[in-house]
Amino acid sequence: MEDRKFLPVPSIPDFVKIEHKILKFWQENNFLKQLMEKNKGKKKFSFLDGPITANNPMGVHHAWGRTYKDIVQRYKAQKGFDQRFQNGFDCQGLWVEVEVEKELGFKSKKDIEKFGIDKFVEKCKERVLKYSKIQTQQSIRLGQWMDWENSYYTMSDENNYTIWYFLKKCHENGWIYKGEDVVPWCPRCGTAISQHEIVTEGYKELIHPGVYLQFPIKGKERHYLLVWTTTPWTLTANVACAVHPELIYVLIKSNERFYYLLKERLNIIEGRYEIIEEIPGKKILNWEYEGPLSFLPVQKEIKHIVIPWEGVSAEEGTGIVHIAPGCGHEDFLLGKEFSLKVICPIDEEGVFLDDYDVLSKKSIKESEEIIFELLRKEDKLYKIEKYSHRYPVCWRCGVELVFRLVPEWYISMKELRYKIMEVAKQVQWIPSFGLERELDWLKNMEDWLISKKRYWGLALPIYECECGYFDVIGGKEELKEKAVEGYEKFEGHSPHRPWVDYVKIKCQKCGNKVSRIPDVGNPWLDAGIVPFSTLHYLKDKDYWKEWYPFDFAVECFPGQFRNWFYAILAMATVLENSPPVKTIFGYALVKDEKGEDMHKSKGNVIWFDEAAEKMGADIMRWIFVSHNPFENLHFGYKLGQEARRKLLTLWNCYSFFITYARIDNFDPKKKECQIDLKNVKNFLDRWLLSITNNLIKNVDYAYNNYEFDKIPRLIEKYIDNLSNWYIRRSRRRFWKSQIDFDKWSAYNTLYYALTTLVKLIAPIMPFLSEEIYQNLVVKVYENVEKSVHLTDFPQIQEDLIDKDIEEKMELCRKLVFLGRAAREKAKIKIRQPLKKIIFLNVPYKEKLNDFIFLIKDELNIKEIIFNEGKDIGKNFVRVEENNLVAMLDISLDEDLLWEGFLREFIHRIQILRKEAKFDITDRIILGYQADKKIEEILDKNMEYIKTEILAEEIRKEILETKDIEEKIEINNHKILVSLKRKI
RNA sequence: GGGCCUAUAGCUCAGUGGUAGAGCGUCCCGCUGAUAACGGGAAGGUCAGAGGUUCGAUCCCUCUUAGGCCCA
Repeated sequence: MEDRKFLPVPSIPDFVKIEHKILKFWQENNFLKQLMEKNKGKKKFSFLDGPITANNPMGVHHAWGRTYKDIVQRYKAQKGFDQRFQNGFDCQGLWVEVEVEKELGFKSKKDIEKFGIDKFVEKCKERVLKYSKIQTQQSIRLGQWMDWENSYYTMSDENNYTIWYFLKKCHENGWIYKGEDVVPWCPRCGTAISQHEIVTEGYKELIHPGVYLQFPIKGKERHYLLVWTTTPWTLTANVACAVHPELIYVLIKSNERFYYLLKERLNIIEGRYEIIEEIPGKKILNWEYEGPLSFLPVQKEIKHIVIPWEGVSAEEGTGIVHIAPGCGHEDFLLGKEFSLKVICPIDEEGVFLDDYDVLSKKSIKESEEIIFELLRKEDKLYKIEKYSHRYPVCWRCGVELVFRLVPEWYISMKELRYKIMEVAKQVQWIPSFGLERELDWLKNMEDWLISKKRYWGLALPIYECECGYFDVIGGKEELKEKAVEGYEKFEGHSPHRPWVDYVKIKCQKCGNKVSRIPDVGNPWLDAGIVPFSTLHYLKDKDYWKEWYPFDFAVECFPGQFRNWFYAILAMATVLENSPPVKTIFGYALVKDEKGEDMHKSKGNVIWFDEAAEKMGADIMRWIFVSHNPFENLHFGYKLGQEARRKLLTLWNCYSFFITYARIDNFDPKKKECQIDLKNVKNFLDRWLLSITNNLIKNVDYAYNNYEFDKIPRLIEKYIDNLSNWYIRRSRRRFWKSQIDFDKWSAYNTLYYALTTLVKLIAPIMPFLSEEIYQNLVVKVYENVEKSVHLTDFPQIQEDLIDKDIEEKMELCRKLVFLGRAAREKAKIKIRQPLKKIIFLNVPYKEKLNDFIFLIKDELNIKEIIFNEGKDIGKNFVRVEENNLVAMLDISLDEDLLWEGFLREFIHRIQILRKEAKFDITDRIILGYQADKKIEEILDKNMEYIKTEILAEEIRKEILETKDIEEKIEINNHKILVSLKRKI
């Protein structure tokens, strides 16, 4: 018959090794399948996984989010909810393209076209598959349970076609349009960078020339406008200057010339000057001036004028702003307002077009010096300074962005934004300020730029005819129906470039053959559609209805308001006008231990794999969960050490239990060992049962309300109670040799506490809890769930909660605390017994009677007196806190001293046993040599000593064969002792 | 410039309209046959600053300052 005894437990666990063992165990048993099966058909909990970009190995910050995801689903599984456990990968977009370009050593879009779009797109797919595999392995290492085979990929046909359906809906509402706008543009990637994508890392502190220009005012000889710019190349497109109509400008005379500029900006003037007059900005409006680089063909016909703009800043420049509607977003809007000409001097690689004289074919950087020279020749340059400012760069490749006029496709937010706001309000945001942030974004965001002049992404199903008419195709079937050419070449391929572009349709208006526009889609379309595509919205609406709306989603807050959260809200608003998810939970960013960003270049990045192997996944998860999710996490190995120590305490409790349960053959399934917890009498046991059930209640509440960071605090407090009070005070109950009701009571109680605790922490620390559960439960019971993660959440037993006992125990611990402080003050160690201690002002003292033994034991004091007696002289040491007073009688007599001696002696022997590496159950023979007085004392207490040190025999001689020998000295008595293990 | 968040011990952070807390770190002392643990003590705080509400404010309100995130 199989041995069903608990396995022995090492006192120092190797958490990482345990985790690998458990991983293997899980893998061999496919528990997730069993779990899903177990809860199938029950009440549903619908979790929405925000897709991780499958482009690189996972970082520590991903692990943070995935920990929450795993915890929620594990907890809901314990609670019996039916779940899908679907993970998602984000696949399409510029980020993948940029990495593949790096792999292939490409520098520009031309390289890609030369290589072949089809091959390039295949490479992108390959990369995504490669990294989704790696991320899956890493997630498994983290302990995340997901239905990995069933992960969704945003590059799937279903995902793409569902977006087509969405876009068609938008089109039917008249929201899709082609617009011209001046947008941030990456000259390397050759594409617009949408507003959504200029994230924090999208800015760099850069030094540009701060160029001061003097533009001659027409009709006023030697009068100039002083104008400032940091982008000299845009001067080729200057058509106007703007002044703030309400601010005060001055006319000054300097070097026989007259300049206009903002009064507040006079400090930029070189040399001496004299103020001629002050003049409000509005008086300067509509003046005509001679623009820069006037020999350029594009500049020939321009009538340069001064226009008003409230956005003019008094903080920098001259207060007169150079306006080039083809080269700046605000400029473009002003251009529209004042019907200015739009000049767009550069191509998509940031190179000057033909027609720009000497500048043609020059890049923006190359053009700088040439332009300065030309300006000098024209006498329009005042001075050049260096100017340092934050300037947008391409968030993927780091190249400085330019602003460029391009035709792009948009979804109008004119009506939609208000609808989305209404939907956003129906979501529960955690933290609650999430809603305000989202609304703020929605209020301020511009129309959604959905097109990108790239290769790897959603093929925008927009077919624009030369006649100006355009159509949006809503799905594969519709495409097939409308195709007039090339469908057979496309068939069998995913709806990506270049294959989808073989298909041509007929223009509904003029009948011409129409191609798809070459653009691909904004990647947030891909991620935003998943509340629909992953539930087969188009194919199986019943299934979709079963799981929609989702109950919960969790992602990193910064960024996601304008990205994923925004996208899912927008798309759900269009398709269903309903919130896609009931609760959105956000967490902050991961920084290094010093609070600085982790950067490869700084060398302070902690990689997931390294952290997992060094500190262990459970400890990482514990750190993540303990942290307030709304504050940045300063992650590092120091935190790991702290967390490890907390868990070691738990491990020690577990290992204590196992050690003695093995010695006493405690078997929780045997009748003779069992005690109904309701019949437990011992106060320590009843107290532990009570706080255990309170813990169940509080932890359940916290999980249920997504207050994850509260849980580790509750658990840590509990473990401290368990270890430093319950077990410490109960030790002797486990040690004693006789087996009685009290002993079984202790075992049953501690067993209950431990098995409950592992279930409570199982969602957070899946490995450690599994390890302990396997030994505590699976090892002894045959018909139980084979994994802790298949078990139900512990049932609270209200009748085991006893407020009264908890209160009294708390008071009791306070008294012990005071007693210790008194001993400390008197400098008398615990091993020295003392006569009595008096406590004053103790509430409900009579009820404390049952606890006196605890205080006596813990403080090693013979008598405890409540609320009687006075401070009587110097034999007492007094300590008080919060009105509670302790008075410790420190007078010692012969008996007390010898009793203290005995305890010290036993303690020394115990240390020797430990040094000799005896097992705690080993019997020994003790031999010693000492003076007569000692012999007398030891003789008198022979039996007591024997029990304490597990000696079968005590001899008044040094043993001839011995395992250890030492001279010890206590209270000036020298003793030579030797120990021998009995075999 | 606008929105949101944060400010508590050397560090990391809890917390409360009624006498300021934990962990880590430092220094002293002690306990320990479950303990790579633990306990006690000490040092260390104008709870960012200024106003207001209140019998009473670290907490609620306003402003200021600093930091974070987002937007412009």
